[in-house]
Amino acid sequence: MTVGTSAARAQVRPAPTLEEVAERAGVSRSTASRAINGGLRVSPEALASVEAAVAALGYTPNRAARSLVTRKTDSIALVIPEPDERVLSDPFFAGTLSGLSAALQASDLQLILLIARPGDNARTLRYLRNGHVDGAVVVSHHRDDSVAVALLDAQVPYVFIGRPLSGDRAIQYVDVDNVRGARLATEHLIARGRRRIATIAGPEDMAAGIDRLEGWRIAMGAAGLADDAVAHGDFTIEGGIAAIQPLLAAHPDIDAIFVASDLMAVGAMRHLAELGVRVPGDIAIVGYDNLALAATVQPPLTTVVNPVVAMAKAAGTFLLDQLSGSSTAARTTIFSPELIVRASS
Amino acid sequence: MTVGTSAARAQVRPAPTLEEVAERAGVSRSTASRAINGGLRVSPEALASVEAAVAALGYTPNRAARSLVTRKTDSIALVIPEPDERVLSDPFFAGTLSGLSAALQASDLQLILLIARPGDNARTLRYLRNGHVDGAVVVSHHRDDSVAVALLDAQVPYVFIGRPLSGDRAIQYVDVDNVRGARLATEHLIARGRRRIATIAGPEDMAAGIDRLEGWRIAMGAAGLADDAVAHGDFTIEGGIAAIQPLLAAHPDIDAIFVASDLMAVGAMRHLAELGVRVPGDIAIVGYDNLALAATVQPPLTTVVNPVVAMAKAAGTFLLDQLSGSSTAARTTIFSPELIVRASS
DNA sequence: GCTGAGTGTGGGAGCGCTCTCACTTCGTCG
DNA sequence: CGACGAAGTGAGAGCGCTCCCACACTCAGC
Repeated sequence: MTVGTSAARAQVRPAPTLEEVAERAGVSRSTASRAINGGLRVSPEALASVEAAVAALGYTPNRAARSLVTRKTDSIALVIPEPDERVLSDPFFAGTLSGLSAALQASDLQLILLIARPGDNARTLRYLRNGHVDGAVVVSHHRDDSVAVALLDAQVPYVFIGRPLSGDRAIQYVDVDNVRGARLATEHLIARGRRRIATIAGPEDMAAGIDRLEGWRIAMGAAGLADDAVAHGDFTIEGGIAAIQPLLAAHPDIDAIFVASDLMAVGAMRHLAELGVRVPGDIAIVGYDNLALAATVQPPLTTVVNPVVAMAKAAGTFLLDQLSGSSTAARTTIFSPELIVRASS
Repeated sequence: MTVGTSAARAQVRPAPTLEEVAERAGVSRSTASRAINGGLRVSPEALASVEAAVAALGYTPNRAARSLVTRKTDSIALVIPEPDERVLSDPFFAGTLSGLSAALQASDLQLILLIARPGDNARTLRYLRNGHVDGAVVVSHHRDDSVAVALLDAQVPYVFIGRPLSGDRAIQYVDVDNVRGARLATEHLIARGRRRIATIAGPEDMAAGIDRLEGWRIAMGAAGLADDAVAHGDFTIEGGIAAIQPLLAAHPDIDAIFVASDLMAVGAMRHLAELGVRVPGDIAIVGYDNLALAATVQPPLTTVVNPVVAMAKAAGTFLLDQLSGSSTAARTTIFSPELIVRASS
């Protein structure tokens, strides 16, 4: 079966140009351009006839030509630190995409997915700094802040989602108060009468990991409780399963665990179920993130809301503000966490 | 040297242009251009000096200018039918992104995320057909094939991931043989001695939903078993919970269920666990997709591999072939499903 | 010697758009 | 009633790049 891919590319009818629109509307290219870009200083009649011509021809401005002169690309990058499927399948990432897309909805900006390649950071940086995008949203993950520095140097508007772990530089970001969220969770366990509260913390090279651990420490310290029962996981179900075992072995007396992510909490609960340990009877569990999963596991998981979608939306809005020039001041938005109490605690 | 890096201008130093590279290399703009684009018909000396100049200046070609003349954008769109967070958080989508990004790794193509807005299909179509992208990968979901038609009309190379439900048009796609996968799963249950096998099928307006149901029907028919125990779900955990209840009510004698997605299977198993029904003792369960989840639930879920990443990678590779002109023939790739037997059956 | 093809090179046109600027035509002052 | 700003318009100059073409050259063949 042969495909009738007609002879050559000559067959492709070229997209209409502004010139054609202008001619059809009976105005000059300049007037047509003005009519299309906001219609300022254009008579109502001219505007109408240009609009009619645009509709009739199905005209869309050629982005390349426009970019060439305006030096804007009408696109922003979402920079992802690694092409790992684990990152991409993270509900966190999905929420980011969703929120960002919502924020960009009204604007005409395109979202370019810039997935950094393992060894090739330079390529990503060069892409960002050479004017290919008008702005960038960076999903902060690990310790490396070279992206931020490059963005600053290149004077490309950007926002990080999640506090970056740099140090000295003033980096603009949107985040949730993870310290406070962890405190809320831990204080809740204390209020429930638990005294021997362990934590399964996140990776030590991620801000969320560090902050949630600190929040737990603060709450434990404030209540005069020991903060020695700590294990680390990688925020996944498997990580939770792996982390809880040494924790139980070293501290057989624990009566509650604050787990720094819902996925790890699910893993931990699964392991406890296998051991016949009752939740919350023997050990109460509080998770973090409030994934859809948290509401459906047995028992339903008490957790802290991580407003990912709202954060991404805020990041997008903030970026939009920067691009339109209405806000150039560095701004950092910190969302408030919220505890959702369910049956696991 | 007349490189006017005057600090008088705004602090933003403009990106170097080809002209500057040429000047520094001591050649003409034409030669510099040739040297950068493959180096054909360029003397080794000229090539070397241009490369040195590029490195020294940190030059990257201006994409807009290049696009304007070549009429290529060096970017492809990943078209997502809906901005729904449910779609984005689907592991299926994450795998798609992952595979696509892997396929595009070597090329210089950018991935543009085109998330269709609920009511605004026209906008998406217009974007696709007006030369903003060189090609498109479309995640097929629902009944609407207007995207495909638009792509065909606009002569934009494209590939669908997942068989589109159009009909007459010859649409190029990559998919897995869902009918066969469902047959494998069902035949496995039959081979295990089950006779009263129900199915929780997917949505009736999605190819995967339809095909997996058909595969179950074929296997049941071939074994002379009744194919009347059917419920539909939306491929989510909640959907599974909702679907299994009427199924159990209407067919209390069922001894196995082929569930058309792992998430629904997990939901169903959760409900069964609450009822005290043993899996696989009382009812055997087979899922579909082989998500990471499937291996970690209790009991581990027998399921059918849905090679999402490989499919997306194939789609990307296919698109790349089309773009490079090395393959213009319509091609459809169907992957083979594979049954993974675990403890749930 | 003169042709011819083959190779490297630079000049110049022009892709489709925006933006500046000069121009006309008003309405509205002094 | 002339002056003058404001509003609407069009001509033209590029943005940075690729590609076509003309122009050296070189080196074969006759």
